[in-house]
Amino acid sequence: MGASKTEHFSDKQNQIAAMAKAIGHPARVAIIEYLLSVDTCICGDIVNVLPLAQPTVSQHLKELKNAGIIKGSIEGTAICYCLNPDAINVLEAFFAHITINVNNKKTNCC
Amino acid sequence: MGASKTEHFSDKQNQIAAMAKAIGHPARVAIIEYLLSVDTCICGDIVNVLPLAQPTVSQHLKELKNAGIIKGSIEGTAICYCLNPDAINVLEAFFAHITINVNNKKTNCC
DNA sequence: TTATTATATTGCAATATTACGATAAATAAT
DNA sequence: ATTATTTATCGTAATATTGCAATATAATAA
Repeated sequence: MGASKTEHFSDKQNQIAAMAKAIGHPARVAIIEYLLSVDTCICGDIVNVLPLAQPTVSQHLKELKNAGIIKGSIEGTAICYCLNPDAINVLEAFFAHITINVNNKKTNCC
Repeated sequence: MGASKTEHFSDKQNQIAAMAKAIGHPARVAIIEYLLSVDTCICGDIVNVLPLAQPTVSQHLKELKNAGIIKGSIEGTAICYCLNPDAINVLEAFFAHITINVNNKKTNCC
């Protein structure tokens, strides 16, 4: 097979999974951290920051964009990428919810 | 190529990426939600809950375990899986940190 | 128009993931 | 010891991901 059986799962589960998957690569974690560190969103130099070739970086950016983690707007010749607060908030809420429930559990068998 | 260049990134970035990647599949999100929903950690029936064959579920559990998201302990014939609060807390802290910084940003270009 | 700059796309090779049938391993019950 | 029960592993096919060189596209500058 090889393809995920996404149709058997809820939209919410697929959304969380898609966003988590997008973050599931160290280069993309590094991109997120870089976007967070620069106050302004000049993003052409992401390529210079990462140890990867330009097409590879472009592809990683595309995946983050497809998952909704980042947004991009054309700024002349350059493209300005930045984090999408909505997506981050969804993930933050997901993990906050789990954290609360896990820490409240009395019966922890493991 | 095909293999991630993990050696070029920090341990922290690789750790976050590995955990996010483990959650980056709807079946594994469903497993996490199921583990959260049952008060006791009887886990043999995860197979019955998911629309996947037993070997596939076993493989998904293995990936969650390798990433540190869940823990498992042998309980007679069955194996008791449960969420690992430590891993969840790391992810929660990561996204909380991003959330705070993103929401504080005044210059949002996109 | 002709560069120059910035980013995206294409094509391809190497590798990883997903899924499952068949089978193994390990414990419990008879 | 034999049989069920539960989970893991092996083998394999289909598909996805990663990475980059080469090239294309699009906007600005000269």
